[in-house]
Amino acid sequence: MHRFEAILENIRKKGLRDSKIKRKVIEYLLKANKPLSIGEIIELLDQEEFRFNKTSLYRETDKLLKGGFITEIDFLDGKKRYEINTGTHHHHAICTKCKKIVCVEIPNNLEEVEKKLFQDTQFKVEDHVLEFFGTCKECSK
Amino acid sequence: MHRFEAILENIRKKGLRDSKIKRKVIEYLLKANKPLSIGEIIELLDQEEFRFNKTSLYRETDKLLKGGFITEIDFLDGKKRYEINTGTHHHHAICTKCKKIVCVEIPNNLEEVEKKLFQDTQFKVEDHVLEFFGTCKECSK
DNA sequence: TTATATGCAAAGGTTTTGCATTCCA
DNA sequence: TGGAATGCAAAACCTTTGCATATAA
Repeated sequence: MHRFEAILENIRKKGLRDSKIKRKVIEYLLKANKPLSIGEIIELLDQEEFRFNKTSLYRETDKLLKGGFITEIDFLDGKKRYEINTGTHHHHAICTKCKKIVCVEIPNNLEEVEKKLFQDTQFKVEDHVLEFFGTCKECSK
Repeated sequence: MHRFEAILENIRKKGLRDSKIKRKVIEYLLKANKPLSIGEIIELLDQEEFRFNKTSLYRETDKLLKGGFITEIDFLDGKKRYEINTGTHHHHAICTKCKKIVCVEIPNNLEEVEKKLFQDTQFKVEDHVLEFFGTCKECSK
């Protein structure tokens, strides 16, 4: 699993300490392959009888976020979710029935809209959030 | 102010009761012309010495939402915001410095992306969230 | 007079803060 | 040794639930 090792190395390179919690968070996010909330990470830790304090988890996760190793996503349900920062900007389709998450790559990445917005209002877009909600194949039946 | 009256009439027509809280929420949202959170509405009520219970406010606002009179927006800061449902689908540009909000109309409304998503994965999009974050004209200086 | 609106108290859920302790570089 | 990691308790914050009372249609 060299992807894991590569991330750890980058964490060290960036001057962050390589801690147990950081390792676990990275491990779970890599394995899950979908955004996880802190609550979900705690459940996974529980299953392994790996009990960490919630506070520490929040803090270490925040360091990973600030360091750019993970990204934060909001699916409008009051929880923040995190995923490995792959560098590729992408979006998600969330099934409102089974909560399954599909990654969506968008070829036309709203550049035109953002350019027009700047021309009209001088608003300089630095980031955007785009998530789709609907029904997945299985739940449509 | 016939826009206010028109909404009230629709509320009654739809079988919802015309309550004090509903009136205030509608009034504030019309006046603010930007999405307001429950907390912000409470502040406005306070300024008028118009003290309502938080719970009632949440409940009445929810009825307005379910009835389609207002819409809910999430700016990823842990609070839900509401605005009058104009029927026109639009998005927002939020200045991360001064928190000002600009409405953004998007001509190409992602139909192509959603169609492709359905072709690829059979995921049927029912709704999407698209918000822009960045720096407004004034804060760019 | 019946359903709805409103109030009050309490709790739920996620996240944050402060302080003490442990551990690693 | 010093700064970071971790734990614990508590609080902050937004939101919801349950039950009682008042009010409007």
